[in-house]
Amino acid sequence: MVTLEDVARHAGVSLATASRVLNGSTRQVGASLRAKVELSASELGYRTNVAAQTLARGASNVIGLVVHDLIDPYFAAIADGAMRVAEGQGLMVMIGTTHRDPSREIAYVSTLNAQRVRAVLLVGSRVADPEPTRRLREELDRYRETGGRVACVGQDLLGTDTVVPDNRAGAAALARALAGLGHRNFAVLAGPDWLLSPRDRVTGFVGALRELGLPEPLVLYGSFDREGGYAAATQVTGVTCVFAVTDVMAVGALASFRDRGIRVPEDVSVAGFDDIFTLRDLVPALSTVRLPLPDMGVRAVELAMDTTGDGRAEVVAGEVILRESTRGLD
Amino acid sequence: MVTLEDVARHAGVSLATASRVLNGSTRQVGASLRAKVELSASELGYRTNVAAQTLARGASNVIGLVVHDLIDPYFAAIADGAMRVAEGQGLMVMIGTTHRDPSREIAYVSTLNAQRVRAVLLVGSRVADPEPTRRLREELDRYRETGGRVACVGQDLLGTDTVVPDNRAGAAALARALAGLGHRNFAVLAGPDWLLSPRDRVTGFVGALRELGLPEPLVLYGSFDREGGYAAATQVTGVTCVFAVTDVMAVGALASFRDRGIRVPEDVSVAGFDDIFTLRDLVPALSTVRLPLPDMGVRAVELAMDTTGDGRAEVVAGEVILRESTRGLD
DNA sequence: GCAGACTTGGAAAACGTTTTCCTGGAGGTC
DNA sequence: GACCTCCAGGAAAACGTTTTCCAAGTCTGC
Repeated sequence: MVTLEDVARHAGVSLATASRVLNGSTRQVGASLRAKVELSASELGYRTNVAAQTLARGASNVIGLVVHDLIDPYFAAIADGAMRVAEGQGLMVMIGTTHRDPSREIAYVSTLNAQRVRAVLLVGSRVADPEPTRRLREELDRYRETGGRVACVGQDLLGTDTVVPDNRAGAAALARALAGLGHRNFAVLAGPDWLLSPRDRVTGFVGALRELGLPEPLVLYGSFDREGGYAAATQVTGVTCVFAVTDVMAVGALASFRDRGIRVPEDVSVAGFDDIFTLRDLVPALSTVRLPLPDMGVRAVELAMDTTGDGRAEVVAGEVILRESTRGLD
Repeated sequence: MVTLEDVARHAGVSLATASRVLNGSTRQVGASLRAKVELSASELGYRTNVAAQTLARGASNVIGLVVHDLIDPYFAAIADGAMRVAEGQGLMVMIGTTHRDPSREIAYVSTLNAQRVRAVLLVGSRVADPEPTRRLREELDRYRETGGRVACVGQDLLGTDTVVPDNRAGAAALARALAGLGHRNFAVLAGPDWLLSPRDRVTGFVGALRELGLPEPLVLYGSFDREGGYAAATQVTGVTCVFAVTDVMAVGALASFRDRGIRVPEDVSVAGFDDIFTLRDLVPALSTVRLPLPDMGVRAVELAMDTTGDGRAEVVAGEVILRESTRGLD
């Protein structure tokens, strides 16, 4: 293992000079010494020991990213956006997946704190239970006290910079659009009640229907994935339109209807939420509420790295997009 | 920032004892001192400084994962498998995405070497050009000389432990299965020629057709994604069956045919490769060659962490799965 | 030529751990 | 009771950088 000292000795200069040449200091180094050091470094195959560098500098070049599930294209899209900016700024990204377990989220923050990462990004819905949220916040505060930066994508519950998708307003707008097509009887395929994002979407959707004076929709709970959508959809009956709180759940619903011989959109309309890129070739094309997922990831990194503020909340609106999976009743 | 020394002083013990209590040593510490240290640590909110720990220990608890593209479900699936094992072994995962640029791959290996990660996983097709492969190998060798472990998923070209999907045999088996359905005139939607995986799949497919004495297929090149599949498919004419070297490209082909009013499978059969989980609700359901993606990620981590061997190649076979997108000609 | 202001290079003190020795005492054996 | 072995605890030397001082030039302006 070749160290900076080896390089310095080989080049006949001091440790300080070698350090200044190789690891970007503000100080100038004379051209001839600089050349000697660079030559030695490449001859010996020197690689900076980042652990030592981090220790000496007191700051690392890593950011931590905590998501629920990498296979879920929702998180993959946000992570992709985040990673692109990070790369642009010379940062490495350390990823943890919680599989929706709040205690794993807390454990990851603790681990990332130990790693002294520059910033941690918490992506994904908060939970309804205040207890894990309180403990998470405690852990985050400990991290932030020592200069750590935090940004979230989700609900603004942690006192950090947050990118907040406007789930409620998006779902409400979708409800109005669907009502505009003439639908009056709805079913909502809701995610688990203890997750805030699906809950907000349900609230927004139901609230809008109420304001329009339409009948209460049938609300069916299921897990927050394709299977949950499938299972919930099997219980749907007597409605003309189904809102799944997630595109991924909507895919399950579509499959369920297909298996039952129910045609979409002829027999029932289906809409989702998120506008997942990978699903844009679905037949019929899914009506949904578009969220600018990669941008949200980008924004989160930018907020985290911008030390001029804190606790900012940036609301991002969803855009209703009606495609083939919903049709008008006339 | 509270250090181990603070904890030791607060507990009235030496640094050594505090270290032994808090960071898992083999040495015993008396119960009363142990309790004091643990109490102090939690009262002060101590968090290990991993950089210092890594420096002192000379080994980190991080593994590096380099993939082409996180949004591509192929890589997401492998990464997911890898992350699950890593978590189980208390390892953090650092991810880099190359977007298929070989030089970025090399740069990442260098960076991960600097981080002194325990192991590097290189996931994704190698390229045909030997030059970047040579430089990558050089960089890997430098890393391995100092004790770094490497595992790849893809072609066995780097002298490392490798999980090798049998692209050629899988594609050949698919060709035979499709010929068995009565197809004689094929088109192949090939990925870029400079990537080895798509190339192997084309070779295997074409070779099998030749062995069967069938006419040469029409080979159309396109980019390695949905758009590439779409574009290539627009040029398809006069065949009864299309093989896209990737499920993702097959999705593009399906969309293209739909836009042109060509029915699948009535007018033309379509098959892909990979069996991407997220795409299993496609209509029509895609015939494909299944690769056990998450398992491949798991295996790669296991190989990397198993220091009893090196340079091992583990071939994983693909399984032909015929679904609705292909039909027999009778 | 000379005082002052920059510049360039080096010595050495951090940074926060782990781990190797030491030391002293407790327990066992004859 | 003397000897040996074992074990818990501590002092201090790593680990590989960065960075703060210092010293010694080299300019600039007069």
